[in-house]
Amino acid sequence: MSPAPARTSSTEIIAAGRELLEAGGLGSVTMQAVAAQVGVRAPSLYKRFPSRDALIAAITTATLEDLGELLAPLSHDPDASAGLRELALAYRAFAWANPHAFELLYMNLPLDSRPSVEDTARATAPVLTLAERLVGPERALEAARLITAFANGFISMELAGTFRLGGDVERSYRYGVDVLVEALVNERGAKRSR
Amino acid sequence: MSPAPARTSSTEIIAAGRELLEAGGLGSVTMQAVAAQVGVRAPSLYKRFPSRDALIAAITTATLEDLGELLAPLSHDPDASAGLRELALAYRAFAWANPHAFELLYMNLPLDSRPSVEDTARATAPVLTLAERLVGPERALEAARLITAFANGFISMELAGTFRLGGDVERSYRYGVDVLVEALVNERGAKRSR
DNA sequence: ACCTGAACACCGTTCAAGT
DNA sequence: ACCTGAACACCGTTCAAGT
Repeated sequence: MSPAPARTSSTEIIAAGRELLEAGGLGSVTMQAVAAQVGVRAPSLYKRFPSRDALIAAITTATLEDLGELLAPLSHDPDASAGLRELALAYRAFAWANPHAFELLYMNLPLDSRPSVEDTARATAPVLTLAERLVGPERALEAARLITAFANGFISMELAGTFRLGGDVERSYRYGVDVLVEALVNERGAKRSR
Repeated sequence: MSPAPARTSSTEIIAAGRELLEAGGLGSVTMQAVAAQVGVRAPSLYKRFPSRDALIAAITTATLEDLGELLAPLSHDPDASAGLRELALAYRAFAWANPHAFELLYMNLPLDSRPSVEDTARATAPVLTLAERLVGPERALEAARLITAFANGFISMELAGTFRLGGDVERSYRYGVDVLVEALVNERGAKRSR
């Protein structure tokens, strides 16, 4: 008779999914495991998320929000060059703290599993802000892509275990960031040579 | 009585897997689909590959070999700087020609699905060779990681559809490569400034 | 020596039936 | 209004039985 009260919530489901993700990778985020974690059966999840892909998208968006909150303050550094270096290090630290969630951000997922353009833009705004202060509005987008691509590539290779030739990996990252930021500073205002 | 002759082969199975991979992504490389493609049933595949992961690893290794053959000649360019730029463009072209196979190369796969260290090293040797000629043996590894990380990050973001802020993406790539190579050349021999 | 059907334990997803 | 068991169509994988 009395309509059944909700026994869980979207936020609780997302939180459970994130826990499972970090604990065992994307493959262990099954509808059944998530449901068990929040105390219901798998079919009940479909009341809040139309598909597993939609749940993964929600997890990705939540991760993106955390990342945005972490990076935002760094864009206010009065020294744009130092701010960009700090941001690159904070980005890497975030990835190491949440490796599986980080993978989700740049993974080639089905369209339904991707965060919205707005959410992505909000999280990456600090990079664009600092890039613009460093090289001016005209080159800002290309500069931001340069540094983002390097950081993403480097970190994802690290996480995937691709760097197997030894050496100090952390040092390589700092080296890369330093070279990039210096190169961008030197480009400022100067005519491109080619 | 007469022992049954083989109706397929490892190389045929790998080729079928690569076709399915490019046609529909990793998810469509199922044991059943691969088996159907070569004219047997799924259980027969286990005669040549102990698991699906092992088959994926074989596909990845085959891709890596193709990539190595494509890049190797470029390492002989008398102008190391030009060679490195050409190599970066060839690398991107390869990725666009085989997007799903390319993803496999830097994807965080189960250990059983990863190509061996030797195969990886052979395919990436040209980058290391050119980097060494550009910045000397001491900085070669860091320089190679810098350019590889940028290229991988940029291309994987492209393929994943992350660049949604407009602009000329190909131009951004060339810009990035040029800035990197120039920066590395300027670093040559010069004491690091920090 | 290789191939197969049948079976098993898992998925995501749907839906009628319960409260 | 929410939750559930049962069912369906798929997976990867195993294995006894066929040739």
